[in-house]
Amino acid sequence: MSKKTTIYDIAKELQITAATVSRALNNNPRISKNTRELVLETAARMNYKQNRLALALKSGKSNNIGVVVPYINRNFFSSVIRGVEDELYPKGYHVIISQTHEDKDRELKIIQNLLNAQVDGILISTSYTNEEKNKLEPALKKSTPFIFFDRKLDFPDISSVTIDDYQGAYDATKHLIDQGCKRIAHFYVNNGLELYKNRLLGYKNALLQSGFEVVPEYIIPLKNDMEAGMEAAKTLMNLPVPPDAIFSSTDNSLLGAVKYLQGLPIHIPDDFCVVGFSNEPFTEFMEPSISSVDQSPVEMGRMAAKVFLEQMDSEQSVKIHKKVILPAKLVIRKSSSKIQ
Amino acid sequence: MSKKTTIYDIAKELQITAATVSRALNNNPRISKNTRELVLETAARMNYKQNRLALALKSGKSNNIGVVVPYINRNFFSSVIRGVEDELYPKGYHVIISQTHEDKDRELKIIQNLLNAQVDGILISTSYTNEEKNKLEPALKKSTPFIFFDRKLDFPDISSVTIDDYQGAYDATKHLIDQGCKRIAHFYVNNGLELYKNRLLGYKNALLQSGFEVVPEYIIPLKNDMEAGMEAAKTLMNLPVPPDAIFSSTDNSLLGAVKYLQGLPIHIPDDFCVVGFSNEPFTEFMEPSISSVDQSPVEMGRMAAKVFLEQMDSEQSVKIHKKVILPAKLVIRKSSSKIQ
DNA sequence: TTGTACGCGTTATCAT
DNA sequence: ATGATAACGCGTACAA
Repeated sequence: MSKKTTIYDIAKELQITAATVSRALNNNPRISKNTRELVLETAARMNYKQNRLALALKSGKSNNIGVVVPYINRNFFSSVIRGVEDELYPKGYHVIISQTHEDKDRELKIIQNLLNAQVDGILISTSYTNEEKNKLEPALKKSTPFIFFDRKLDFPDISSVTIDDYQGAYDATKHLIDQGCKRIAHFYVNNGLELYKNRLLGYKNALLQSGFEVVPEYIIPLKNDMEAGMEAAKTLMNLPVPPDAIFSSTDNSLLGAVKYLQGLPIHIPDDFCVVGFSNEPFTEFMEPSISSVDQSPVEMGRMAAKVFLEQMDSEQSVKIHKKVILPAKLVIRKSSSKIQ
Repeated sequence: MSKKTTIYDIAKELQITAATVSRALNNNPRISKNTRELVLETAARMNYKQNRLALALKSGKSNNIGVVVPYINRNFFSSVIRGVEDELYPKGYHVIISQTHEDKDRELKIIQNLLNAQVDGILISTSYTNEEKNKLEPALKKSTPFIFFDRKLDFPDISSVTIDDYQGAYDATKHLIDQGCKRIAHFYVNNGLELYKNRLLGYKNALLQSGFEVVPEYIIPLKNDMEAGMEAAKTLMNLPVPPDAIFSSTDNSLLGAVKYLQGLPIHIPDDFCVVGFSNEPFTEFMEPSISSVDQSPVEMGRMAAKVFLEQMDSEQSVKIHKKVILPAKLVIRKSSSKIQ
């Protein structure tokens, strides 16, 4: 209820200056032991709390960092944020969350907004594609450090933390080949994001390097949701020669496909194998459990935070930029375990 | 790279005062059309952005609000946050996230910290129980509005948004009775949180009001995780007269139970019915799909945000406090659909 | 060791 | 319609 006490209140109480109070509170050596203790005591008694806003304005450091994601309540993103917060909170940072809803105009506004709020850095999983990256460029040219995670853009002087999408896709496809699958289809999210292109590439190269052909009909462009996955599966199974496996670039679309396949007289994994991407929690608990490529999102968040911290430290001297690529780990479950 | 431009820079450029610039930027009527346009133009040209920190210090409003949860990356909490952000971002607020890791000391520190950062309000799902609520009391007595969501404490003058845990539990139990289940067990999370007590109460009353007895052995106290659920199921099934249904106060523990039951020659739902609580995404995709009580987390977040906004508006006049109770909706799926 | 004075960027209250 | 000045709360260079 009562007004917040400031260092001036303490100063008045003790008949000294605010400067002295400030020094006492900040362990400044230029102060007598006596007054320091007196100030500390009085501060505690008057329930003084530092106003971080004033400090921020003065120092130019808000100790806030912005995290920008499409949606918070997707396991992948919330887990990344979990990692970021775990890493940054102990260092005295607060994490400000914003969701773009995959809306690019909104994303740009959010960035401006965070910049206006004087955040010390922005960690972002963008919805922009490399083709449109120039729209984001002016904002990125500020002195505030940016770090891309998962969905990055190719800017030479901006740090990023991603997983090895190519390798993950390659491993998944190779695994299906090793299981004896002969006609492996792929769900390809065609929203222009680089990571889906990399997954497509990993899929193709795994096929080629094992002596398989890349069949265009087996590559289905779609949106990242369950309904699209059902449609895609239907399309595939109506082909003259249907595939006997799917490597999907997302778990959600694969879920739709599995639902569709379970309506057919087809047994997974004996007749048909599937592998997804993201290792969403539900893949573990489905029947059959679904193999998927894990993106270790919490780790990714921690790493993005670490890169940010390094960048802050190096601010004075030369600016450091990093392109961190985390490994993608294939988690093999029942849905692709034909051979015992 | 270049230093941020302030209203003083614009003032100097135009040979006028910062005050005039400020007026032009804020649509203050006390300014000529000419100068306003000139200022706006120059501001745009010089790429001026308002420093919200300075505004915050001056106005005493940071336009940040803190959201405190045990963990961000639990579907329930991330969905609540989703709702909060959806509601508050359009009003110009930024959402600051902190996780307590269910650590009470940490929770208290987080609150102090957010208060120091001058947040305009705190939305919190606490890990404290009503027995320990006095520890939190000093922080709550500040002028900054607090709003509890889901995990609340009983303070008469603090708002809260919860669901009707009692009713949800009652409905779930009644539903099992209607399915013909005769011996319904209950998983009870015994961490002292009020909402679990309410669920237990709903369970008991549903039984009693249908003429069933409450069998103490059928009420298993446990932690909210899968392993505990497996253990609990084992205990139950080793009883002289095992139950034929479980109403669990959490989906996670129920998941463990289902895993255990599936190792037995027992068919769900024909021999055994189960209903969970929270409607976690995986419940929908499991085989069999799991019935669960939905807590409409996004709605809860939106509502908590709305209550906060109302409270802000009413600040000047009389302080408004609200106890909002959202309905709990039982979602019936295969795991409890014995009768066709 | 302590006090004085200023600046961080903004808005609001007086004057003019 | 515009200018001058104070104030928000803090830290710090400089002076004493």
